[in-house]
Parts: sequence; structure tokens; C-alpha cells
Amino acid sequence: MPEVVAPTRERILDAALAAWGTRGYEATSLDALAGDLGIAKQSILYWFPSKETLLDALIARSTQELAQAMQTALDGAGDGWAKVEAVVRSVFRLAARRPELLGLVREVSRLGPPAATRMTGELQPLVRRAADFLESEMDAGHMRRHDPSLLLLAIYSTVIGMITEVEVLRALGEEPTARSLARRRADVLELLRSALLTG
Amino acid sequence: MPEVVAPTRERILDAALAAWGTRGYEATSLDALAGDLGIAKQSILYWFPSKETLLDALIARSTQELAQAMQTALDGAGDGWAKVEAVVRSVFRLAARRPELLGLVREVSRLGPPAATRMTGELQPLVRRAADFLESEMDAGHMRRHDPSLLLLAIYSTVIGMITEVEVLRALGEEPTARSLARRRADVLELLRSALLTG
DNA sequence: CGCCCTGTCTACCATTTGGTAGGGAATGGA
DNA sequence: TCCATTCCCTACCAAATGGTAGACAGGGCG
Repeated sequence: MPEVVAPTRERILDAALAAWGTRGYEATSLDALAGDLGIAKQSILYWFPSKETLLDALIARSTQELAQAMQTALDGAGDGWAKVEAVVRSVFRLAARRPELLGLVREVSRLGPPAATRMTGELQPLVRRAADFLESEMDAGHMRRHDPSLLLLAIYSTVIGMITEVEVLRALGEEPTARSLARRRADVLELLRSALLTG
Repeated sequence: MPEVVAPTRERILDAALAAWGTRGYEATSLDALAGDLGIAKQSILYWFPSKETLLDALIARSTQELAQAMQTALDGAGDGWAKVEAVVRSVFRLAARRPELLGLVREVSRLGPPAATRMTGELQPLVRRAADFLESEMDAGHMRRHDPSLLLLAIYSTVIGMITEVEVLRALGEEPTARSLARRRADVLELLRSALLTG
């Protein structure tokens, strides 16, 4: 079994994800990134001509990873509430495996255009599909009627918040551990369940 | 009636709120702030010895404004669900009047310590009170049982998200207008209602 | 060997950043 | 009138930032 070392390009993306997903984009310089990696800044600029290019590439890779996880969950067995639960669970699983990824989503949405536009653009099909699904469930009378878009925004906000709002969590006396993440997931699911399901 | 011009110090705080609440803290330099105000950067540094000092002062002022609005709502008439609704409405009212204020809250919580600690610290009593209230409602059987802290985090995330997630909103085909804000408020309330209330 | 291509580095650079030093106009009180 | 205080300014500065230019090492290949 060959000892495979992650190639430089991937390592740079990993470091950028870790740094930007937590400290933030503007707050982390290319020099700092290079320092983390133990390479020269120029090596970063060799693979990615500019900081923004690196961000673009990172968004592309991360979005794909996120989309794939949700897609798999959406495709999988189950319908109605089971499907919602599967998707939420897949996001939390991703958050457990790669905590910075959801942080990056939050960060990019904050950065605004053009970065945010790129991200939302790539997730558009998925969003569309989710909205259609919710609407059909409402039509079938399985879920309470809501504006599908606003409902999606609410779900998105809650899930992202429960995962990434570290400081607020701390202010509430809850340490953001792996164990706590599981509790938060359970709580989100319970909340969504009572909010969405009829009867 | 005397023509009262806002004193420089307040104008600086206003400009900082507008800029940092939307573009972000690191993304907005003191020079940019001074440019917006049509004054020299040194005038800013005269009133606030450093950028961080300005942030502190802004957090103090904004937190107070937010706390006061919520406090009034909490003190006001009503109990049970009416109280929750009153608080949420007060936050949305604030968001309508000063859109950047909630943006700043989001931004500060992202910045992490020490700024975030300062903000959460000042809101601590309010949070405590809200948690106690929720718990007593649960004890009385008026609301579904949840971990009060996690429930608060969920409510916080949803409300902040519905107000400040401009880019996600756009991705969902919803333009962030005043009219839309009212719809979002109605939706949040409806969601919370079905999520929280028993029976 | 000699050549080229890939990948990393050192050496710079222009601009921007937060911040210092200090000048000068206005005001008001002695 | 003189002085002190308040407030805003121009003139700088050291450090950090994103980015350019180009040298150099190594390997594959004719």
C-alpha cells in the first residue's frame, strides 16, 4: 500500500477551508495560510493565481461535497418526514466529519457577491428539488402549509446556526463538543418534526 | 426648534454600524469609514483610540438598544405564547428600523472572542431570563419540552437568519424588501408556534 | 549529455492598514 | 488680551497585504 501524500494543491485547499471556515476570509492572509502549511506564499500563488481564485476553487470543491451528501440523502429510501430527517442527518454527519465545511458556507454567504452567488448558483438545482419536495408534501397534506422558500430558509438557518454558532452556544453554557453536536442534531430534528408535521 | 446635528462621535458609531453590519468588520477600514463620513481618519481616532475600541463602543451601544427592545417586550403584558410573539415582533421591528443592527450581531458573533464575549456577556441576563421563562412554560405544560438553551439557540438562529441571510434569500428567489420582511416575520411566528405549542 | 518542464523558493514591490506626532482654528473663561 | 481646551486636520510611519519577477533544483527524455 503506497504512502500517498496529499498533493500540494489539495493541501492548500484543505488549509484554506480550515482557516476561512473558522477565522474568516479577510481575516486570514495568504501568508498565514502558507505559514500553516510550511510552504512559501508563492507556492500558493503558483497553484491559484490569486486569493479570490483560491476561494472560487474552494467554494467549488466544498459545494460539491455538500451537494453530494445531500443528494445521496435525497435519493435514498424513505419519503415524507423520513426524507427531511435523512437530509438533515447527512448535513450533521458532514459537520461532524468536516466541521469547517459548514463554517465556510456561512462565511461565503456573508461575503456576498460574487462569491456567494457562485455558491448559491451551484446549489440551485438542489434547492429547487427540495422546495418542490416540500411543496408536494404540503399538497398531500403531510406537512403544514408554508411558503416553501421561506421554510427552506428557516430550516437552513436553524441547521447552520446549530452547527456553526459556537459563540452563542458558549454564551448559553453549552460547550461545542462532538457529544453536544449529537444533542443539537436530536433537538433540531425534534423541533422540525413538530413544526412541520400535521396532526 | 433648533437644528440638531448629530455630534461626530455618534455619526462615527452610525457609520461603523452601517458598514460593519453589512460589509463586515475586517472588510471595512477606518479610511473607508472616514471616507463615508467625509472626515479625516484622525478624527475617528480622536474619538476612539483604536479600531477595536470603536468596535467595543459600537457593541455596547447596539447591545443596549437590542436589549432594551427585548426587555420592553418581555416586561409588557401577555404571557405564554403571547410573550414569545411579542419578543420576536420587537426584534423584527428593530430590524425594520435599523437593518444593520441585527447584521452587526451576526458579525460580532462570527468575530469570536473577545468581541463576541463582550456582546454575549451583556446579553447574559436577558438570555437567562428567557431561558427561565421557557422552562416555566414547559413545566406548566404549555410548551413542548426541550432543552431551553438549545431551543433558544434554534430561535435565535432562525430569527437572525430570516433577517440577515440576504444572499440565501436571493438564491431562493426572494428579494429582501420591507414587504418581504413582514412575510418572513409572519412565517417565523407561524413556524415557532407550531413547533413550540402543545396540542 | 543537453533540454525543457514542473514545482518551489528568495527577493522585491506598490498599496493599504492601523496608528503616531503635532499643527492650527475656534471657543470660552480669567 | 492671553491661555487652555476642544476638535479636526495634514504629514508621516512601520507593518502587513496581495501579487510580480525570476532563480534554481530535479526529473524525464531526445
